[in-house]
Amino acid sequence: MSDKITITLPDGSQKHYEGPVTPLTVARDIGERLAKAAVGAKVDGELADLNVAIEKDASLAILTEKTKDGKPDEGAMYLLRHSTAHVMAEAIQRVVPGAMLVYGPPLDNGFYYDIAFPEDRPLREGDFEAIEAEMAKIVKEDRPFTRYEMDYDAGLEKLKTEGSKYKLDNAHRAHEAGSLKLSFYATGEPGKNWEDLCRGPHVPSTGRIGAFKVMSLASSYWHGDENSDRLTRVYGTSFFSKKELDEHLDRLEQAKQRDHRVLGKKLGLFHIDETVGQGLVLWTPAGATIRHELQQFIGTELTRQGYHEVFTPHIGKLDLYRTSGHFPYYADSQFPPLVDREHMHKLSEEGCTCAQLSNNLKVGQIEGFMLKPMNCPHHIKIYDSQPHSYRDLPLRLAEFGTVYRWEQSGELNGMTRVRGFTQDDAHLFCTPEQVGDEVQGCLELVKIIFGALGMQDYRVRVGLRDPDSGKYTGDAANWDKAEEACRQAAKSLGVPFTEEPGEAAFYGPKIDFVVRDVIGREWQLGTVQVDYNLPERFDLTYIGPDNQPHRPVMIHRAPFGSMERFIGVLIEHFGGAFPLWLSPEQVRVLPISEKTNDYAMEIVAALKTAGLRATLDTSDGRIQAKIKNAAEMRVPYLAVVGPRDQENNAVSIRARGVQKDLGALPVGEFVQALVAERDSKGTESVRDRFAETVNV
RNA sequence: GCCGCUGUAGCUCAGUGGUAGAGCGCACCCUUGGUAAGGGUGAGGUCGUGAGUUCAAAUCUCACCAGCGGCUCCA
Repeated sequence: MSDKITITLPDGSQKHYEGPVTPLTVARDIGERLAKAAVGAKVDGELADLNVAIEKDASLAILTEKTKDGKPDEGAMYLLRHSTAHVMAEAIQRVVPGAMLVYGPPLDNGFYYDIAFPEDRPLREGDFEAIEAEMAKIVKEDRPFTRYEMDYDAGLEKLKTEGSKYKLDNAHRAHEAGSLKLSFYATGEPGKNWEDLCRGPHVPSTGRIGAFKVMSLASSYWHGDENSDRLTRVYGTSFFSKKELDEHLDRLEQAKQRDHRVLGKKLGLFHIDETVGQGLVLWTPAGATIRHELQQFIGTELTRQGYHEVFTPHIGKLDLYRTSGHFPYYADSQFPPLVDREHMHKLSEEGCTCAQLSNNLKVGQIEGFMLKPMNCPHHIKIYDSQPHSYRDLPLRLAEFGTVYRWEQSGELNGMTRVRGFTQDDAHLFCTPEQVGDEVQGCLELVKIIFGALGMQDYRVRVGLRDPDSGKYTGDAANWDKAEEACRQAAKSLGVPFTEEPGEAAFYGPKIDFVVRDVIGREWQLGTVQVDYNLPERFDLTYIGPDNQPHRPVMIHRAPFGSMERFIGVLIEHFGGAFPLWLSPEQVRVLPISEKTNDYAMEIVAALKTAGLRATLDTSDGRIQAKIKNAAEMRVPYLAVVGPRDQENNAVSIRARGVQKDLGALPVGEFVQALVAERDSKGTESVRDRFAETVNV
């Protein structure tokens, strides 16, 4: 290795040095202002401290708070958040002596630190103020983040004397990953100030942390293992400036207003009642309207694609699920079985224990029924009720089937995670040769639906089996075939997708459509799953051209996933402002005063005759107030009618999102325009008629 | 299920160990007003449920129920 070092900067220019050099030195050579603004560096694409010694030729980028185009620099934010996590950890250890640090990484919008608190002194939200006060002190002291390294053994000794088994474990892991040395970061002077075992890198000093906030508490598990130690996860966030922090908090507040649980209440779309039960959605008239429209829409598509609609009951015998493999292996995630009267009596009167009952159910000595956790077994029995020729395939059976699953109470969430939900389900029975085309057809359907609703922001996940897990059924050759079919279908979709081992269903690989909610959580919506397993278990056959029985392949698919989750996500997608065809209330007629109430009623009647969902506001308020109320309910169109309109047999129109009167239209034209917009699902728009006034 | 937080009027939220509040909404009255809140009056609450401490509990303690954030899980 030569002593001379060449540093290549992002613009391609090069600087030459006689020996090892730090990014800070290079920054100084470029300009004192850059050196001052620098918060970190990227050396050969890796984040690094400003004062790390670069010992060989490398590319170097000096990171400042913002990139050239004025956006926050991702790398700089990473360093900032990571550094703030250290400051928070120091502050927490001051507030709660004996707190043992575990792990504190940066996140997309902040950071957290997992910490084990003494049993008699858990952290509470009431501690946040004190923590933030301590953090403010540390930031004010502007102490440098100082890195130093120790040999593994010496470092281990040091950690042992400090007594945190978690940090020791971190050290072991670093060692196993190939680190010969352990690095520590002191917030200030090593040996004198607070320090932490840490890979780094960090911003130069605590003073660079412009604004921070301790956000929330959660529990977590050590190594994410629920049988391991429980830790407390403290979330925080930080920015280079107070302004950015305020903007961030403001965004969170805005997102809250879009939350489907907030909008659902405000717009009266659904209700969950604790007397009915956790996770059981009650669809109110407005929400039911949206659901009905969506079901109509998809029903039309299904007919077009050769599906047959079926209906099946909400329960099935335990034996059905023994055959499918869902009972007893998934008993924990299902509602308890329904048992006949005789056995219920035994349970209450003869002192038969629940354990005995449960055991008898398992081994099949008692028969009972189960609320269906999925629709497939029922559909399979429909398939199996007749012999099938290869000429009949594919057979596509569709149903809006309601299923029940015992989700953990802490997992329930509005409409997006519930215990009873309706899948827009279908099962396709086909020959092995047809799998590819059928999967592809299913994906097309999802694409049509997402397209019609303007949902572009989704990702596609191809769920493959985890080679290290035994939870999967079926033979490896079939799995390979099915996985390849999914991969090919996903490719043909023309959108980016990721392959994720371990995400497959227990019976086969799948393709999922995943979207994010307003607070960034991911939800799986549409899904297409290939299944070689259930046809085997139920011994399904079709007669092939060779006049011999053959095993069909099943495809499970639900483009929405479930009506509950999909509409929950849809509420947030539209922020409650649904397109006309989905709006529970499509147009509201607002008389200027009581004098035009009668005329307004005529308008409502005309709208209703055209099949539009129209309402009338005869409340005793001024037109301004009526408009405000309608706007808050996100009504797409308002028809204001006063004496002037009555004279012309017209209505004055106001559209959602437009802050003014669009002008008047003759009643007939208005009705027609609304119908056109509704039936075109928004490709035509009433607003377009006013293009000049609206500046569209 | 786990940790923390929360639970007061239909909704959003104040509140103190000593007889329960506001705004919005609702009802009624006045107002009849042309594009995002006209005025007045009134009704409405076992302060999540159950125990405990206390002369006294909505307030303090415990248990339970439910919601929220995260973790774990998700056929």
